[in-house]
Amino acid sequence: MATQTPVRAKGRPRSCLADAAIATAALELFADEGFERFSMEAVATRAGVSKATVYRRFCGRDELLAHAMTQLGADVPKMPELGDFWENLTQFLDGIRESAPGSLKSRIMIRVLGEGERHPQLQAMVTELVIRPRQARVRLILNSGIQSGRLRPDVDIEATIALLIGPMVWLKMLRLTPEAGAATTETIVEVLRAGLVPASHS
Amino acid sequence: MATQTPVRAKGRPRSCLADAAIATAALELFADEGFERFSMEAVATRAGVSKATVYRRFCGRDELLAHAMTQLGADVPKMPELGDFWENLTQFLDGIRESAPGSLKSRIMIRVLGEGERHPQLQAMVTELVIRPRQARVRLILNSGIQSGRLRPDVDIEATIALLIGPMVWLKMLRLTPEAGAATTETIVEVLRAGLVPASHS
DNA sequence: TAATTACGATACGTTAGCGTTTCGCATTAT
DNA sequence: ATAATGCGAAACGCTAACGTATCGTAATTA
Repeated sequence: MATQTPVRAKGRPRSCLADAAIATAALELFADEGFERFSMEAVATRAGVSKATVYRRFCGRDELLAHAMTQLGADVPKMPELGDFWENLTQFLDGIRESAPGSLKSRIMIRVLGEGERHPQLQAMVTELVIRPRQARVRLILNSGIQSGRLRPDVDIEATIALLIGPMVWLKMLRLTPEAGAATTETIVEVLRAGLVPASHS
Repeated sequence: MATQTPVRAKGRPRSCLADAAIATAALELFADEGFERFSMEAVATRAGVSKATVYRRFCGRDELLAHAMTQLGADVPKMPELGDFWENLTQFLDGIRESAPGSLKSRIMIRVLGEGERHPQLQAMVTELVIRPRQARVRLILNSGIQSGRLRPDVDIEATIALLIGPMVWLKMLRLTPEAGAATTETIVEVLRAGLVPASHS
C-alpha cells in the first residue's frame, strides 16, 4: 500500500457536507412528504444541492432511499441496567415512545407501514433495522426480570412484548387528540404490573 | 307536497350502481394506492365508469375522499353483553384486530395516520368515525367490568384502554414477520388480567 | 313525441415532475 | 501548468395526470 488512503481520486473530492445534507434531507423528506413525493429532485432541492450532485452519488430513488434508511438503526434506546427493574422498563419504553410524538423516526415508521404492502423490501429493511432490535431489547429486559424474580416466570413473553410496545405505538399515533394520549408510561406499566383483577380475587 | 318524492328530476336518473361502484372503488383505491395516487381519474377507472360520471357527483378529489370516508364508521364491533366479562373483552378486541391483518379498514387507517400531519381534517374525520367509537366502547366495557366487580375499581381507565387497543394495533402491523405476531388475543388478555408480578409478591 | 338528464368514450390543452445533459467555474493531484 | 473530477445552474424532452368539453346513445318525465 503506497498511501494512507489506498485509492485517492485525482480530481476534486466530493463534498462531505453535500453527503450529509443529502442524507438528512432524504430522511426528512420521506417523513414529511411520503413515498410518492420522494424523488431525486425533491431531495436535491431540500438538501440545497443540485440534482447532478445527487445523481453522482445515487443511481436512482430506490438506491437513495435505501441508503437513507440504513441511518435509522443507529440509536437503539440503551439498556440502563442499573436501578429497579420496573424503573428500567419504564425508562426504556419512554425511549421507544420518544421525544415529540411526531419524531422523525416515528413518522418514517408510519410511512413505511402504510406503504409496506406495495414495497415489501423497504418494509423488511426497516423491520430489521428498527423494530427487531427493540423487540430483542425488550426480550432481554423481560428475561432479566424473570431471573431476578421481579417477573412471573410463566408469563407469555410474546404477549408481554405486545403489551409493552403496542401501547407506546398507539399513544404515539394518538397525537390526534391531545387529551386522549394523556396516559403516562408510568401508569401503563403500573396497570400492567399489578394486573386488572381486584386484589380480593388474587 | 305534491308527490311522494318531493323533487323528482326530469331526465334520466343517476345510476345507483355507479354510485356504489364509485364509493367502493374510492375506498379500495385509497387503501391500495394511498393518498397521492388517489385521483378522480383513477377512481373512475377502477369503478369502471367514465370520468364524467364521477365529476357529475363530486367536484374534486377532496369531496370524493371525504364522502368515501363517511362509509367507514358503519360497523362498530357490537357489544356482546352476554357471557363472561373477560370473554366479552377478548371477543371485542378480536373484532378490533379484525379479519385479515390487511383488511380494508386497517389499511385505510394506516394511510390516514401516515398522511395525518399533512391533511389534519382527513385525520380528524377518521378519528371521529373510527377511533372514537371504539374507544368509547372499550370504556363502556371496562366500566361494566368495574360495576360487576371483575375489574379493580381503582384502575387507570385511560392507561387500560391503551393497554387493550395498543397491542391489537401493534399486532396488526406485525404482518411483517408472520411468526412475530403469533401472540393471541387470549394470551394478551390473560397476561394483562393477572399482571406481571409473581403471585408470591401480591 | 319532445324535452331533459345520465352515460361511456374520447380528445383537448395545461401542468408538474421526472431523469438526463450541458455548461462554466472550483478544487485537487500530478 | 495540466488534467481530472465535483459543483451549481439551467435547459432538454418525456410522461402522466389533471380538469374540461364534446359526442352519440340510453333512460326517464311531461
